[in-house]
Amino acid sequence: MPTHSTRDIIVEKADALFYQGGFEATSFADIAAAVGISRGNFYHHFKTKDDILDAVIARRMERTRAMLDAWQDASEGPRERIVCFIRILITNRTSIMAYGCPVGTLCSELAKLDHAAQGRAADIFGLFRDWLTAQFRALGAADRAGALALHLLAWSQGVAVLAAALRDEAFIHAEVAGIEHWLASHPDLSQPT
Amino acid sequence: MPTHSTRDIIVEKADALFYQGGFEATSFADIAAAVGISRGNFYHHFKTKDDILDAVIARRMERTRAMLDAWQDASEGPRERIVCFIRILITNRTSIMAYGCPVGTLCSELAKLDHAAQGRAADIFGLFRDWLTAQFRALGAADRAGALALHLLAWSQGVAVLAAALRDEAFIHAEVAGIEHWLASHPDLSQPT
DNA sequence: GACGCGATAGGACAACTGTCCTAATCTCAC
DNA sequence: GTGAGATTAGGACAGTTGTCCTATCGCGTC
Repeated sequence: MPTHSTRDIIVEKADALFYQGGFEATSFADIAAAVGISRGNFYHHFKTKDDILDAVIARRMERTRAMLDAWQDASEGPRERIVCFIRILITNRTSIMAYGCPVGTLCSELAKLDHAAQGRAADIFGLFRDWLTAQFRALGAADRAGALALHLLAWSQGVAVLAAALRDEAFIHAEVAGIEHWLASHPDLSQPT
Repeated sequence: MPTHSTRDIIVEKADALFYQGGFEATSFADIAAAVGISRGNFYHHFKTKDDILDAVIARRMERTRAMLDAWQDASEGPRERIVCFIRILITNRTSIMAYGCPVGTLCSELAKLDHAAQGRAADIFGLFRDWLTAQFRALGAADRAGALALHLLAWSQGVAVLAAALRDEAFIHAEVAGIEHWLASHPDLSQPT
């Protein structure tokens, strides 16, 4: 029972390198060095670099789904669940200040490259949007739930972009406090049951 | 009296290509083809690719400053000036949906490349932040002006990231309406003089 | 022990990268 | 018209890229 196959390790390392260095700037050689295998050996696991990207996106999809499911089970109410989402800005603040949001920066890069996988990358945003929409709906937002979900998603993305550009940790904390205040005092939302 | 020197044209074309395709993915050959000069001729105008990037950032700085000055002169009050800033999301919505925000995406890419120019790129955000801070201070925000400026900047960045990822024009219009409503009804701000 | 097959290493390959050199051309003052 | 200096084209250069081939290795099955 292997804990991790070579293929899994490649995807794991590629995921981190794509995040920290970007997809285009990360070469086969970089990934091979990180995994500890020879460059030519890649062809046995992935035919093209785009195949690795697809696997990385699929991995991120899975992990995002798992994270959302965990929040769904661990928190009592929708408001607490949304706070879980907001708090990833705090939890991951160090890497966010260094590399931005993994989803947002990947989508931005793939858009510029006009890459075929940009739709699949954007689907990760779709997971968050749908999950947040369900939470806002549970809070009584009704037909405004989708717009509120997108708004919160955009807010967190903006915080990530600016925190990375300005390397400002205090700004992250201030904005997270602002988001939580907005969530607690939003007039459109009834109190949780 | 040459309207544009060859150097200026290089910087202008490089600016557009860096925006649309990213800095790393844009090669000397791409810029040369866009300008219509030979590849080897670059060395006479710019010693390295980083020099072109520096010139592009300087150009964006200049143009940003000029844009902010124009808003400063054209609008009567600080509230109207802030609306000018918000409206660039509408004006540039087509390119934003295709390539994101020029400043945000460049900063994100340079951060991943660990590029020496990332601080200079972030200084463009500094121009917006300082200008917006002055406007909020004129609105009576006092010591909260800086935080409000950063918040508005982050908000617009988030809208740009998500609009590009989801290719959603209606989302841009909805969020811009939300920003304008926030600006008009923010409790911390007194009415304009 | 012999076989088969997946996994691996090493390298070939053309294309492209940023950089740099050199020779030719252009422009304009004298 | 001549010479000087700026501008240009073309290509050399070593290094890297993604891709692909082939020979070898490791290991479980007969």
